[in-house]
Amino acid sequence: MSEFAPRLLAWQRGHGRHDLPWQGGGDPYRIWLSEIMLQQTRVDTVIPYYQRFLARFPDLAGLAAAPVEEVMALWSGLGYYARARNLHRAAQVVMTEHGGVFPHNAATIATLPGVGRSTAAAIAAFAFDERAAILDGNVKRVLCRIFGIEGFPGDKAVEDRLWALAESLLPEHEPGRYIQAQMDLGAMLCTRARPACARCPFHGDCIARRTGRIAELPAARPKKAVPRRSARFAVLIRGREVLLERRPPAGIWGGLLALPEIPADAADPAAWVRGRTGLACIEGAPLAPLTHTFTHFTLDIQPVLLRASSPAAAATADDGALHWQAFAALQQAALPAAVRKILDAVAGIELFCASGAGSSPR
DNA sequence: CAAGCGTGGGC
DNA sequence: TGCCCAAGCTT
Repeated sequence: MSEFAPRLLAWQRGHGRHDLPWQGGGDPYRIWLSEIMLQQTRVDTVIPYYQRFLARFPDLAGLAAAPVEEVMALWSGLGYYARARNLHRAAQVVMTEHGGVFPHNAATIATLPGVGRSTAAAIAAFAFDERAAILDGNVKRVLCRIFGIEGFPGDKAVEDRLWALAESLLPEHEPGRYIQAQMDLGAMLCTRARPACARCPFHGDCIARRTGRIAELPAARPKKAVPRRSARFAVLIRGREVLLERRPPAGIWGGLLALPEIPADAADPAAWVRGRTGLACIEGAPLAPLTHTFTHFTLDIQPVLLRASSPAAAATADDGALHWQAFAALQQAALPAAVRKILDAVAGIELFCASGAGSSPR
């Protein structure tokens, strides 16, 4: 392959993306934020989250000073919540260990929590014109096809080879526009399914296309059985509030506010809630079950509606993790998507009842 | 170093 | 529908 970078750069000038919200500013904070949000996440999904986050935290100092709870709330629904906690921690590291100045080279940037080799390279290239290679899903797919790289790109040996190839292809100039070009090609033309080979600048050279193996490269991830689990979530309502529980920092939905999980061996949800919170309640009408799919398991959820029988009674938390959340403030709460979905449905029912259509509101 | 970590879109 | 995986990192 001759002149890989120049050809890619020429294509990018006329056909690449030039107006994404994080492009053109040169502010390392904004570029960093975008790169973290874009990890394992599509551009279209990120854009509204990015705009909202930036409106609330226009600079790194403000982010570092904010309560982590507010950061988590802005991340609610975006997934991979360790990214939000790491982002917040990294902002504090920049303030305390780098004098509030975002580090200027990829090696130092990569020491920040949540920033690995590829993300650090992207930030350094975009913000500081550092000549550093990236290796994200787009680049892996593009390189595997054009250069006919065999094997699953997640395997260490294959990934090492791809890193070496990515480094060798780096141009001397315009590293930022070059890595943008790689991602644009992967996202716009060299897509996973039905790539637009006819418009690709490497149409004539691409080994996958020349050998009719577009669908076979890159090699698919080895299949693994996805376990199925089930859980009951308590939807305990007291007046216009619902009881939520802060998840532990590690594990699924770490650090988020979720519905308390009723242990599988608890025969009577109301009795279990009373034991857990000291609050008397009665079980309400059945709620619709739902299935939530994670990357590594499938969860069958049965929400259980419970109503506090004495509105004035206070719930006592044995570990400080319990939290009464007003329905009116759910929008600003750090909820995982599945919990938001359940509560949106319940809030709809509550509103319907309170409007006078149902039994007497209180 | 393989497993854990979310969610939604495309087909 | 079920399956794959996306601007990956951490442990």
